[in-house]
Amino acid sequence: MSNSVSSGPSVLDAPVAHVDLDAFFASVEILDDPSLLGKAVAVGGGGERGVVASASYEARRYGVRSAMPSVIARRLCPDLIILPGRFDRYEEYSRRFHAIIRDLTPEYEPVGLDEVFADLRSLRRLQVDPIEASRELRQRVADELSLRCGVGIGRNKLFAKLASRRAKPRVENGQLVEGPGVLWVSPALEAQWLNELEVRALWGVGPATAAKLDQLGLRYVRDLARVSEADLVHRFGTALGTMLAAYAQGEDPRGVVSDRVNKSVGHEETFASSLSSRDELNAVVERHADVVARALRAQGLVARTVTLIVRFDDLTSVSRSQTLAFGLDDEGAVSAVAQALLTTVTLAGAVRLLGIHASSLGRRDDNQLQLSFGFEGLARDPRAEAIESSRSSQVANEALRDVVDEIRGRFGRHAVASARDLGERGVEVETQRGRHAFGPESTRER
DNA sequence: TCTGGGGTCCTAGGACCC
DNA sequence: TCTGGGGTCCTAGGACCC
Repeated sequence: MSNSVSSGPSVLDAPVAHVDLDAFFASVEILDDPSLLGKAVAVGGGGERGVVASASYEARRYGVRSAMPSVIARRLCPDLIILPGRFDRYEEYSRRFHAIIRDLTPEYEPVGLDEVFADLRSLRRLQVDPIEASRELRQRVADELSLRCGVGIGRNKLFAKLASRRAKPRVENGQLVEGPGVLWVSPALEAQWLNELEVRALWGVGPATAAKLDQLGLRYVRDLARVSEADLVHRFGTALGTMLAAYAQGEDPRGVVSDRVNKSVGHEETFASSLSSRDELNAVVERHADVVARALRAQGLVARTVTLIVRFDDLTSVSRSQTLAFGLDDEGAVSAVAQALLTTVTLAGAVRLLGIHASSLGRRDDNQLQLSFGFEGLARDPRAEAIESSRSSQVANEALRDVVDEIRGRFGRHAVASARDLGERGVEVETQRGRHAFGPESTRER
């Protein structure tokens, strides 16, 4: 270990921190309902096909883990309380968490709702000790959110992430063991971890890649170091191969990216019991299109690509997608495209999941709803018809949707049952976008 | 033990343009 | 007549993250 300020790496030079909230969803539920305190609590799907998204430490003592099927979790812990999850609430906590991080540095990258990578280089310029700053951060999270978190500090994302995991409490022989809370990966620790770690611990190595590596006799990170980068690239492709080669040397070229923007919006549902009829599936498409379109509008976005995902009982999935020349944020438009895509899927078996995703996102203000031409020759093609149908729906409903969204935003989602109902008597509403009158004969007047 | 729902990124092939 | 190579976009599928 270095004992001179100038002679070696010190925590003052560590450029990356990873901050990870403990048992986030479950902790929020316990905060909102103190009667749950000290009990085995999980958030996730409670049904036959549900999985655990988050588990309290009390539940973890029984072996309950994230991503575990709820059926198994209940078997391990019969008293387990499984809650469905309130994501609006978690997002609220997440925003407050991010606000605290922002006081440390504006250069941070969220990973899901409960984790961030933070770029610490601005601290170095201010001669702030990252360990001290991290302790203060944990204190603020505890004081202001009543939540706990672990902080890992390292030379790059790889080590920062590995360290935050070890900074947190863990279950050992059914007992909860406290972690240090903040952990810096010194050069000595780096060397030790690279020697001891299994490849499965690396970011980007999941079950499939781990199994493939295992077949090659590569179970530990130190084994990877014996293989050439060219060999890894040949076997795992350019992206993964070069990453694995870098990780084996303790290198991680990924930087902290603080300005990520959403690239897709989607909604999917696994059914309690699988569906077989196209009518039922079309009804689900309409419901999902509603959710996706509303999410797009809430963010002021339109999507040029609509993707339909169908998963069958044997867990095989197929997807169909369609990219349009113009963007959509109308439920009727999204639904028309998705239903046309569904007609191209052969229903070989019962369907356990149906999803709709919207991508190729752009700002709504930039959307060009071009005039329709050139599709006449394809009029018998259901997908071409759907494009036309979605375009008219998009155009016709633009103003109407604004009104419905505004009413729902003000008075709740159930204030308006359906956009169609508005047309029966006729209404006139003042919105931020101007005054709109809707009569029984027209869908849009200005 | 049998696998959710929100996402991101990668790969490979084909179409199309220059 | 048979043929290039690079770039971009789209589609389908898969792996991975929390």
